[in-house]
Amino acid sequence: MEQRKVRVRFAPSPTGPLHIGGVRTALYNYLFAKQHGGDMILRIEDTDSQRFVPGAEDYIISSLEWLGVKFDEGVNYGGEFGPYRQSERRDIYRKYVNQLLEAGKAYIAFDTPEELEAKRNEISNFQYDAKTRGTMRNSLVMDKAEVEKLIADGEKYVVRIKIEPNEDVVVDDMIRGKVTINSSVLDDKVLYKSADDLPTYHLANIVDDHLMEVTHVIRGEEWLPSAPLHVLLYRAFGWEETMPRFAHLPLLLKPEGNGKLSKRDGDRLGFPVFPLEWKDPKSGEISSGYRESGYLPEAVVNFLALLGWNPGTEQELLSMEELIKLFNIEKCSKAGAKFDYEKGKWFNHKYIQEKSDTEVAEMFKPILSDKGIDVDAYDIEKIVSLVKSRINFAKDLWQQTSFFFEAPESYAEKDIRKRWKEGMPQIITELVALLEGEENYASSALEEVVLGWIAKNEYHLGNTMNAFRLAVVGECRGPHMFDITEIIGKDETIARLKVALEKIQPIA
RNA sequence: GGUCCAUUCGUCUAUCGGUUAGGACGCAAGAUUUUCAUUCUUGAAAGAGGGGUUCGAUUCCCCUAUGGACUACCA
Repeated sequence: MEQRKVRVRFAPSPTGPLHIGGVRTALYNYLFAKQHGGDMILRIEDTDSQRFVPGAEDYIISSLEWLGVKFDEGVNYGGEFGPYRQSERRDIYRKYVNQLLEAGKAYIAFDTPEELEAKRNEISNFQYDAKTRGTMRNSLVMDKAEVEKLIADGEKYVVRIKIEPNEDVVVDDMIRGKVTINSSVLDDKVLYKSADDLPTYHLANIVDDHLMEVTHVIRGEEWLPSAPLHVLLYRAFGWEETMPRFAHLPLLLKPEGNGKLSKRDGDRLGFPVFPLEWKDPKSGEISSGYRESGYLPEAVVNFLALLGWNPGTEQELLSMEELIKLFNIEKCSKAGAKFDYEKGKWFNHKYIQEKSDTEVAEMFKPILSDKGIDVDAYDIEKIVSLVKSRINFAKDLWQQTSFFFEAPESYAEKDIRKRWKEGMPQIITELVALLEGEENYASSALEEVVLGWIAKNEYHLGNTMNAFRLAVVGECRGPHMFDITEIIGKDETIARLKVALEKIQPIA
């Protein structure tokens, strides 16, 4: 068989915001396509008119753009194989449904949902298949005229695939190897429903992948059980020669306990499961997103890429370019991966460190403005540079820097107990006098003066400096003390010391 | 219930029959630091159980257990 150009597709249905597991599927498709110089297609599978959610399609597109997962063609991106929205491909599907019907590979069934439901109640483990279809209302048991009359009368029907029993169907999966399933356990799945003149996922999927010349189907493990049906469908159409290769990805699991990661877990455990914030158009309910929570897209990509795959080396920090180069679909793990949010935070920490002070300052400015702080009155870059190493997210910045902008309102009891002992107010009073006499508040200059004063008087360095810090910051934490005083300046430093002298009562 | 898939430290994982079973997150301790972080060092921490195959199994096979997915006129 000649070597075809690699073409993969990401095919979500617009039934809500894109789940983080879906994001990973899209990412793996992208990595695979790019490393083979192939195309990445966005196809919208909106064959379920009942579950369509307005805005979901745009959400999916913006999410993946934010993350840097790029499409070469598809909805919103153009291309030669459109339309890329399945609801716009009705004519195409009808044609192929008829082809199957004419070839005797499928049949028409009139059973109503109620009749089916009754059958399921009556017979445990009821399955619509070779054994039972003779007892149902379909074109296999009715004569042609009757079928035609019912259709002409507008009776709703579906088209089902006619699965031949007792045949071992083999799916050759790139991750799992050969998976064999006997066709007898498969049921005659509905391929098309006349009620909305739309195919179901199975039919649309195969027709589109074939027509769009998709070479590799990379999707979640939840599709593995229906993969044999898909193989059978390729055969029924006579397309087996160009059937895509399959790869079923392990699922993303709940961080604690068991089961598939769901929207609820995010709410419950306090982390996002969606890339972007999402507001449900019906309920108005808001679900948090990685972007709004302060994640950098490259951190999310890196984190997700390593959930179910790794390069086999000890390198964990990988750019998109490196991922494209190193990714190997056959080395994906087979078992589901529990979602470790803590490690996600660490990735973000790492990527924040790689950002320049200017970039981090830009992330911080809106937060400061929201608090009514005039960002132009401060050297935000300088402040950011002092605390960058201790944050995971831009939003942590305020907690780390508030004392640059506002005097402390209270003092940490633990630090008072440890550092504001008897005699300390007297020393701080002397410090105030010393500082009032100084004009040069440049960090190293003032440091020399104060340290010299401490040495000369033989004061305890740690205790004195920490009392100083307690008075200025409100607790014993933060960057280099004299970097702080340089930024807040002489007047503010002295004012804070005086307030502290009044307010702090030594704890016995 | 049925079918399929899976199972290495708490978590993500490396190992393609022979290793002191490696790394990372998290955790703990220590060093550095005037504080908090960062950084560095160290430590605790794993092959689900049982049978085989083999000179030798985490690795191959079988059984059991456990977990997961699927079982719609949803994707």
